[in-house]
Amino acid sequence: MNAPVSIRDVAAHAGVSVGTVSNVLNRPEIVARATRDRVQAAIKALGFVRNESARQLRAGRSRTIGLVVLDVANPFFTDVARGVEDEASTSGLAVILCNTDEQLEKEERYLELLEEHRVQGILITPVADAERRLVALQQRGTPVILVDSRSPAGSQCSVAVDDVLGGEAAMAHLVETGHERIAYVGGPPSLRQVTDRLDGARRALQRAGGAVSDLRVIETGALNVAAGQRAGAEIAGLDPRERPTAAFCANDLVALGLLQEMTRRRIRVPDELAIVGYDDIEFAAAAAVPLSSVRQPRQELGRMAAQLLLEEALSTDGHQHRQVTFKPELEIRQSSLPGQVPGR
Amino acid sequence: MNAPVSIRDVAAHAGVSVGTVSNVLNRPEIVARATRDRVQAAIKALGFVRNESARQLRAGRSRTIGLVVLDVANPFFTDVARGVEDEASTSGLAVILCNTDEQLEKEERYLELLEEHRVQGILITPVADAERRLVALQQRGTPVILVDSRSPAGSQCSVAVDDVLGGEAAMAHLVETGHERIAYVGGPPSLRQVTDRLDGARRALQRAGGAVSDLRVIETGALNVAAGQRAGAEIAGLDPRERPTAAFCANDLVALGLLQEMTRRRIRVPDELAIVGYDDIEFAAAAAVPLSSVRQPRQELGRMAAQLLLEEALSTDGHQHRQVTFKPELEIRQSSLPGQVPGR
DNA sequence: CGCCCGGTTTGACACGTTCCAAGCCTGCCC
DNA sequence: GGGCAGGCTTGGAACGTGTCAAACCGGGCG
Repeated sequence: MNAPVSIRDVAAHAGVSVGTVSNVLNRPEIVARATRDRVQAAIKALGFVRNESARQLRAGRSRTIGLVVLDVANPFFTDVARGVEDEASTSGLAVILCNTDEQLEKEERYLELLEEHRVQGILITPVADAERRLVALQQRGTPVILVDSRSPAGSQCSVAVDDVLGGEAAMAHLVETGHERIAYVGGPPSLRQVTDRLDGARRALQRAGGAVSDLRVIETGALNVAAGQRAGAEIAGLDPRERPTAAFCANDLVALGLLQEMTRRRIRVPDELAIVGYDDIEFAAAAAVPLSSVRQPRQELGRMAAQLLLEEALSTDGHQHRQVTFKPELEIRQSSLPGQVPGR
Repeated sequence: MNAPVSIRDVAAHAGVSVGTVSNVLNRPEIVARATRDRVQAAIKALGFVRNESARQLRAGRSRTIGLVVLDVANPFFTDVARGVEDEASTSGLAVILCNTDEQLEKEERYLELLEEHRVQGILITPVADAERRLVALQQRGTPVILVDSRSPAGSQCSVAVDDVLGGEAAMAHLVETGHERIAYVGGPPSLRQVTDRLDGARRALQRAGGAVSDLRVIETGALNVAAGQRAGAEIAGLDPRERPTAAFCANDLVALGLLQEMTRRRIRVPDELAIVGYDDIEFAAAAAVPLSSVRQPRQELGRMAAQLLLEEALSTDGHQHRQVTFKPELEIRQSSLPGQVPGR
């Protein structure tokens, strides 16, 4: 609409050279007081705004980092995003948020886009094993940090919470409170989180001996509320004598969906079905029946990921990849405590 | 780490000119089959990746849009973001997500950053009245669309839901179910959403005649769960004979916090305190006591905002600003239905 | 008077792309 | 054979900034 004003216009207006204006912008201390004031006045008068693209072109890298998550609507990821954004903004970096919806295709599109943007680096929770693509990305010069995930080959930095441990704690709790028919609800199995938590659960069962006859795995297509509701319908449809008496869900959204469906069908929680979720999102404690859940330091996860990225991006010489692992914590609430009066 | 490969390298490798490579990239149909194949092979062999900054520099604008929200952790905004992102990605645009935390200072920093990035446009829910700054931004050439907000002067496009209507519906419902001492819980009053919903509530009271003696306004510092809990403590502290029997909360996070605090203090909802929230986020229905709430078409809001932005960005000649308003809908659930047995 | 010095300022180039006018072929028609 | 059209390709000029060596200037010193 309006003729864009460039550094050259400012220079003309202030009666100095282009280089001087650039200096005022980037190293104001080396330019004489009087000149500096004159240039700054010109900038204000003309409404000059730096052109970030041009800076980037010159610098070779943009002042931006990419964050690729599985589902923006999941509070787990928004909390992580919060942490990332906090950390990034202290360094003057912007965050490009990309939502893959757990679709490989969208993930690929976004990775391409971020690489073209020459972002400082990419924080990603991959949809599936992405080792090859990510390594290629790194070799071409874009640092990659895995979030809530880990590279088996150690070829990236990563920040994660020990999901096996979390799964084990959740399952051990259910076994201890006497359940024998237990279900694990989650999917798709391509997600590391889903399989790790299941592995942890299995480990708890082994450790407990043979008391639990079978762990029924109910696979969901995604980790959201709707998937939880569908799983709920499936469980409710089972013969009550064979129906699991407890369910461990791969995340809280699934657990809340499951809980909602149980409530709708008047199957009592926790008496007829105990539920344990994962993530301990803010809404878990406020659920119809306060939800037991495995808590993760979400915001911390995001901050740490951003820190690792900055560390790697700034290091000129050989950078050592670091794998940071946090410990989860089981928060027991009413949804898995039989015998308690559910009302207030 | 690795020498970046440019279009020039590709040209050399394929034995063609730079211009031809550019054509292969942008208008493949005009270059001869054989040449095209050769160039594409070179691109693959060298691992060439377009440099978006350079494209932008030439084009004058980046292929990015800015989304500035009050709180990423609020599901309302993540749903809006979802809609924006969907729409943007169909046009190959990336979304830069900025979280202001309702702080004017952060908002200013982000607006500056986005302008420097020469984004296609900015979608924003402003912290406070930002008319002046936004108009300046537009005059310098960056389109601005207000989200869940409206410009009194009509100087921007906007997408909003009629909050006065929503507030009126919620309050009318509480009055109809016989409440006489009602509280409005929300803040800060600098947020248009907060005041509009309150205005609507007041209008409902007027329309109902004088049955309701007073509307007690409990001001919160922000619209999140913690603020709701604090408000809950305040309400619980009142003499039960004077205590409101119903609360209309400015959003669901506040309502959930309030509900949580009531549960903790064994004040029964809805019998001793009926609660109505706003936004109808996914978790409202799954709350301890399913929450009555005013539903907004959140994702739709985001999509429409992005569409308006594209419309404005693409229009070369005089663009007419449009103000789109959606209608909210009251969803009545158990939290405001006295006399019903709260259990299952 | 010539020289050098430190503090400022200048000018030109590089970054990687897109765009466009101009050039080069090849084949066809008269 | 000359001319022409049409299909491809080329070369170079931008775009706005950061950087850096070189120029400038006034003053102090020998």
